[in-house]
Amino acid sequence: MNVGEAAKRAQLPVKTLHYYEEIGLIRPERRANGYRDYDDTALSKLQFVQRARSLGFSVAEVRTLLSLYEDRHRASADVKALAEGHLDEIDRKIEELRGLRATLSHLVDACHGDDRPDCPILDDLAGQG
Amino acid sequence: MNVGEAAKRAQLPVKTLHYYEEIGLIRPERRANGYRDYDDTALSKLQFVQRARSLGFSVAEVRTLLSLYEDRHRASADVKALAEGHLDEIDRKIEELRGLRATLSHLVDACHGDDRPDCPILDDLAGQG
DNA sequence: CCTTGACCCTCCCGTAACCGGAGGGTCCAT
DNA sequence: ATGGACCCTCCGGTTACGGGAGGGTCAAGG
Repeated sequence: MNVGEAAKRAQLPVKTLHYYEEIGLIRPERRANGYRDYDDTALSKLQFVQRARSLGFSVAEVRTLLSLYEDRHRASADVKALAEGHLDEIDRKIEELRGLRATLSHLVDACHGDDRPDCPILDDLAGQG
Repeated sequence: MNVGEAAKRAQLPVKTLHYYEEIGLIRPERRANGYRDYDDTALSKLQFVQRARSLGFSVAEVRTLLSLYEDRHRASADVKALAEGHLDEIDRKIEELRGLRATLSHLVDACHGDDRPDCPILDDLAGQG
């Protein structure tokens, strides 16, 4: 199938399929006219990649996941380790955001937010706090 | 003071000060020998920027915050609105990460993680789930 | 006076994961 | 034959810098 159809079925932009081909992640066949031709295998991989990306795995991680997927003899422990690493990363990010949120939320609450000029948010940023 | 000293006091890499100058965020004076020269005002701004960035404001947002900071007549409501917008953004990201975390955590728990090859994580990514 | 090391300078390329657009070819239906 | 919907490649831009080359400057020590 053409790139447009493959993109639709994988729920990805055409540009993204171009990109995945360029970086050697998923290389479709080519027709005589130069058009990309995605077969069922390629489409499955695209969907695999789309799902992994939507779970927040980086393209580099997805590349590893794909190769693990295609290796019938890998241990599930390898996959689990990668997923756990990603989980830790997510936890780290959540914690960081929560910290930011707490600080910022304090400042926002302290700011009366009317037409007067004094503002604890700016005061804090300026180093008063 | 020289860029190295300013960087140290603002807890920012020298490269970052170069960058901030390049994008017109904070422009230091220049000495006769071409060296950047940060005065107290410039240093204060750097520290302001560093704090705002560490709270997760984008450079574009920081630019606005700086101009609000330097405008003695702005309403605190303007600042509060920007900060609240950022807070919403943070909440959105936290929610998204929590969703990812939940899904991924399920998958990781379901994967026995030994040397056998069957793996619910890959099965799910492949569309079995 | 000279050297040495720690600074400083200006380019310029690379990062992640694409998006947008220009300029031009292809295919299918009317 | 023509129009519109596809498709192609190439190039530049995005965020917020980091790394490094190639080369000037400055202050201290010999």
